[in-house]
Amino acid sequence: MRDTPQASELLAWYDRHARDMPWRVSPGQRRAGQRPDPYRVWLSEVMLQQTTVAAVRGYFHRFTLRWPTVADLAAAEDTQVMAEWAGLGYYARARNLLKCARAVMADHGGRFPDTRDGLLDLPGIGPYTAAAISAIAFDQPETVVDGNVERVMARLFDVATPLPTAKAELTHLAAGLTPRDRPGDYAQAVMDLGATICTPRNPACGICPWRTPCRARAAGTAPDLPRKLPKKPKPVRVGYAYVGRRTDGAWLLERRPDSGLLGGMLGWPGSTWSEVQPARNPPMLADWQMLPEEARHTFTHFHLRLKVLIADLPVDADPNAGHFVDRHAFRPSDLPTAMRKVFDLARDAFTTEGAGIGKDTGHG
DNA sequence: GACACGTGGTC
DNA sequence: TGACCAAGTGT
Repeated sequence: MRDTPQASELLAWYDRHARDMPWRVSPGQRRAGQRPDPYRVWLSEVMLQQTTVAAVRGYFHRFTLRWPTVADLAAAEDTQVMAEWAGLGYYARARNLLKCARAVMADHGGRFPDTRDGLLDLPGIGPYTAAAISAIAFDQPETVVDGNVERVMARLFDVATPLPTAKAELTHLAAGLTPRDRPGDYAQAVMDLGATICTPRNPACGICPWRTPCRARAAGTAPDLPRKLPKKPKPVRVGYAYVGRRTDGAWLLERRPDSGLLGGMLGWPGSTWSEVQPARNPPMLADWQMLPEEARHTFTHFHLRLKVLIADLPVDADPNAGHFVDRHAFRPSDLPTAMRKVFDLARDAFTTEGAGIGKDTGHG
């Protein structure tokens, strides 16, 4: 099949407007025969899942500085990788990242498969990421379909069917445009178009390289596409979090189970989080003081309000939950954001207490 | 197909 | 302040 005029038009636009990203090889560099490092393409694609480019940049820089190759990453300690991922969210990605790196070393001789099907077998690599790595790193004519591509196709072909029902149709339409020439650049071009021109709100149709063929623009429906099924409301869950500080400055932390919310991450001991107030369950007997302010955080599917309790603990403390982390070994940046918010409140309280301010002395 | 799974930016 | 949104995958 011949490549479409739309594909050529978009590639011409990409040659002029490709965004600069540390994992990317520019169109000019590609012409000079340069290919991106599959390890960096894979790492960036996993980090970019449901995440913005701005949020990923710093993490990508730190990961590649610390683990320059897939062999380095495969040899890393789990806790080190989880700590480096802290704050980026969707922590199953980090756990699968390690599994994938180790599978590449153990089963593929340290090289990433270059086909979509080969990549699909690896942990954390689904239909989107398999197509993206295959296209971008190996220039295979695979069709990438992410949220950007769905939006661009829904508008280009004026598809009124709501997502996720429309997914199969949009994938088919996208496949019909994927060129045999420069599929890697093309994949990035459609996503760049969606990220910079064909945006969810206020699309810049006037400067779009596809403004002429775009049916939604002609129909005036572009800003309303793609349609989406209404979302469920988020319930509020509540719970307790206990921030204990030993006299020598060590903090009482706990490693969360590998599965489930914030799986594998460091956190504060505490209650379960539920829609009804759970029972208090301090990790040890102590003079726990509840802070006046709650830690608030919103996850994908619920709002969380945590009551924070703090206490000074003796040097011979023997808690029934968690373990002490030396004050020099503890970095708040190793915590997922919800837990870091708890720490921020507790740290302020410990500080004002030390200064003799705000402490409930029981005399007053 | 439905749901669990994070976070920070934007309006 | 709150709802929506972003380069999805696993179960």
